[in-house]
Amino acid sequence: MRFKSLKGIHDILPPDIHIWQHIEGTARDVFRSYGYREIRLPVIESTDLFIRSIGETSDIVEKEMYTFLDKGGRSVTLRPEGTASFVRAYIEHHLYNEPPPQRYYYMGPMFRYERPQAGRYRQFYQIGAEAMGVDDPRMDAELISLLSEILRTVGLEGLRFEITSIGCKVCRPAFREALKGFLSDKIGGFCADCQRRYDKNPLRILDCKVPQCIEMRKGSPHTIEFLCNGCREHFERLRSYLDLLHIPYTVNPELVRGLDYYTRTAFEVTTDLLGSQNAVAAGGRYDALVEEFGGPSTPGLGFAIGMERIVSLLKDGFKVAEVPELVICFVGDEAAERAFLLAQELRLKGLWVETGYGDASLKSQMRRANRLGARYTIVIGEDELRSGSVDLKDMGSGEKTTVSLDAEAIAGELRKGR
RNA sequence: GUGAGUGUAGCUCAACUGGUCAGAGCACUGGACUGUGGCUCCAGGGGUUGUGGGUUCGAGUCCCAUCACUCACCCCA
Repeated sequence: MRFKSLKGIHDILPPDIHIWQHIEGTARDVFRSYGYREIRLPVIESTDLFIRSIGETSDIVEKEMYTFLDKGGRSVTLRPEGTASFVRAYIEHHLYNEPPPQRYYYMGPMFRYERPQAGRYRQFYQIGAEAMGVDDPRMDAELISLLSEILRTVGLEGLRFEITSIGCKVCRPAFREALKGFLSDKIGGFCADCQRRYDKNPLRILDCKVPQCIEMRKGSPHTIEFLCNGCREHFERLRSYLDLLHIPYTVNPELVRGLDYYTRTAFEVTTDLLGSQNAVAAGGRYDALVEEFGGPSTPGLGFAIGMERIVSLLKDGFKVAEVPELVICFVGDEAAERAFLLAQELRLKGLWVETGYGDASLKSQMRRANRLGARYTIVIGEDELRSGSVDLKDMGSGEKTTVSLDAEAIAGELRKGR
């Protein structure tokens, strides 16, 4: 084998592709009822865009970006997530001039240069949604219900919704100081990573999975205890709306997001059926990002669903093998030509029809039809050419029905049998 | 970036402590059944055992390197 796909980058083939199409199709349907429209964004952007939005000290920017120089010497990056591109486009095309909320969705590949493992790839796919222009927590609740509805319709159950509020520019500094104060005298007992996080991004210590760190941080302050009045009210109203919509959730005050642009609402959907990569979707609010990017001060929020993670959850018990309606077998050159033409005529009527191309024996043609799972077969030979009729064989029951050797008649009979 | 495991036909796997060990099943092709699939039986094609070195009379089997894949950590979708 001469060439292989790159590490962590995979082909998606049948039968898996049917699951992907199922997910994408149902997501589109649900998006439609919530008023979301599709937007297609480039997979490559200026590197600065991601640095500015995701955060210079985030892991994504520090070590996971596919960044290179183009022929003009510009630093460009394969998108590691969708929101940055979306906000760029939102401002670039003045989408804020549409009546709010402006709601968009997208689906496509993201790229992160990480060591691959179960549920984690270098090219992975997300379905993302963004809702702009409304800061009312009803929007947050609506977005979360949209997410919940997509996951439910797609066929997933037993997922956990965890939410929290991480505050805003007003309340976060106070929390940060309180947290550092709490940790200051015991930070030496934490893992090396946490000691590093203490200065860089102390909030991340709350997310550490090392048992000793989990133990030592017990009793630490939480963001939700430090929310300013505005943020607290926002969070409380969000919770009441989620209750109103009957969306079950738990408040996880230790939830931390990996991207710096989030404010207030942050949420994550997890499962324990997936091993260590347990997040299937996540999102939150980013009320400052548009303005930071030079647009008018505009609140926004969104989520992203990890496609391959829900594909693998759906994999068991998902069988939608598509099979041909009819396989046309033939014996002899004249019959071969008739079969070739008949296949064409039936395909123009929208049927999936297969026929043979070489001079395989009838037996092997039939074997192939069986292998393909064809619903029906016909055999064209000298007799059929002479009589102008064929036996339509039901491959399930073995029963034969005589019909005239004519596309119209055969199509009619096939449709009847469905 | 760190750590561990695995690499034998298209797929799933055999081959005791190094000595006909290069095999089986599935799949594929053909036949038994001159023009009708699924079951059974028979036959056939297909591998320089990831790659490169080394030890040995002799290496899928041991050693080193390298590459790939997998899993975990980190982090995330």
